Amino acid sequence: MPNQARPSTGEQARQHALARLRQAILHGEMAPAQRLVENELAEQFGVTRASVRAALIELESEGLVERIRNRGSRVRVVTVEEAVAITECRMVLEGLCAGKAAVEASDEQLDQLAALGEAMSKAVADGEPVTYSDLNHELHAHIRQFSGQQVAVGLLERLNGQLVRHRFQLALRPGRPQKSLSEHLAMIDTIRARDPQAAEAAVRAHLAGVIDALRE
Amino acid sequence: MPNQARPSTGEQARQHALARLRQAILHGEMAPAQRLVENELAEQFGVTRASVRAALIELESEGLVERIRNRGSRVRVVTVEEAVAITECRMVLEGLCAGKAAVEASDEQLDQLAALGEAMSKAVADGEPVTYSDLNHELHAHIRQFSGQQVAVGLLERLNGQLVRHRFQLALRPGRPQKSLSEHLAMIDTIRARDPQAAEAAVRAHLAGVIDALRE
DNA sequence: TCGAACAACATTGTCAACAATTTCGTTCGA
DNA sequence: TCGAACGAAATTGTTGACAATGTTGTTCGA
Repeated sequence: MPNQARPSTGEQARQHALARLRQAILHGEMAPAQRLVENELAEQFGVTRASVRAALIELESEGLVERIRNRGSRVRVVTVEEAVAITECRMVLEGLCAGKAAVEASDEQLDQLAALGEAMSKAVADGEPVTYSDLNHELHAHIRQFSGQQVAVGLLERLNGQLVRHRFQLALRPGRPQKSLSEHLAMIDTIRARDPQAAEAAVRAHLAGVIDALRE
Repeated sequence: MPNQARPSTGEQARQHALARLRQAILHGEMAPAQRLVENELAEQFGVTRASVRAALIELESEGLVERIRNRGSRVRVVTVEEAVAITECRMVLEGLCAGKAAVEASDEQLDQLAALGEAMSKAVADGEPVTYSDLNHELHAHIRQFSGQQVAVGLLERLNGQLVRHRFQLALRPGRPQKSLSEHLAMIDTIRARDPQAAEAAVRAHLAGVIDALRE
């Protein structure tokens, strides 16, 4: 792995280490269950061990890293059962957000959702699962954002961080995009119709489908 | 404040500091918005500053303290708006738990809920709001626990930690226990009837009531 | 008297060294 | 040959000191 660290700035070292490490885990550069030795990371990022340590503590409470006393840190592996439990929480929280978004969103924002829906339809028609997966993620992020529910947004972003690895597997499954597309379009339609209850139901139906898919 | 620190164990200092500090905040020993100076806390708890620092970083991501670069830490103050937003999240997450508890709980556990319900009725009849508040808290904790949904439990415990100060105010409001009691009994009944949808609805109705009360 | 530059102070951020703990390989004995 | 005790290496936990940053009180000039 290349030493991409800055020339040892000395300024805001911890934040630098935190950002780099989080990105590395989220982008899958670190293998699951890989050991995270403080000294190695410190050298790799060009900061001191104390900064790495602080970053690891923070990542632990984000659920990305697992720390055991006197034993060290590992990239946390999320089992399928945990992924299901996490998605159940996403289900109700995103349902809350969708309901609020149906009420709170501006007309311009609703147009953005419509545009996203068309882009997703096109991606599926063109058979581009990666593009579709990106748009999918973007759609959910937009709905969260439009809800204005900052607490829920915070919780959801944390939960999503723990699912990076599972999301990949799901997107590439054959036939999956077709099924999920109609669910997504239903979410968009109900929000645009400014119907909170229907929007919540649509989001929950969609994520219930994701849970089924996770279980294979 | 008495120096309740151990005679400087040297072992697991950070965990000690973390526990003491969290307890102090949760028990209201620290005034809202009080400054938390690392040196003072270190001396108070009989640990080094690094341990206090680690504890503060962890408490920050729990939402109990607020940290600003080069400016220090404060006990985080939760505005009424935030308390409402937090309770909205609690509403959907506890709804999820109640639905699962209605399916997963054992018969013995359902009996525990029934017993709690009777105790709560008695506390209201006897006009003991503090006892009632404790039982209230206990009931919610039991339902969470019986759901077996560890992820939701984790999120809820964190959210509840941020509400300590608001909970007090709510419990002592005249007339509040009477209204909330019937809602709680409905929650218990629907779970004992093993009706997930009704249980979820009952919990959400109850917490919607709490939100109304929070808004005064 | 009021405002701005300045300096002293308080506090956090960073660092390198030391102590404690765990892990793993080795040796000794049955 | 197998198992347990032992010891060395690796790694984390802790400590005190130093550097960077923000804050506050003071002085000088208009």
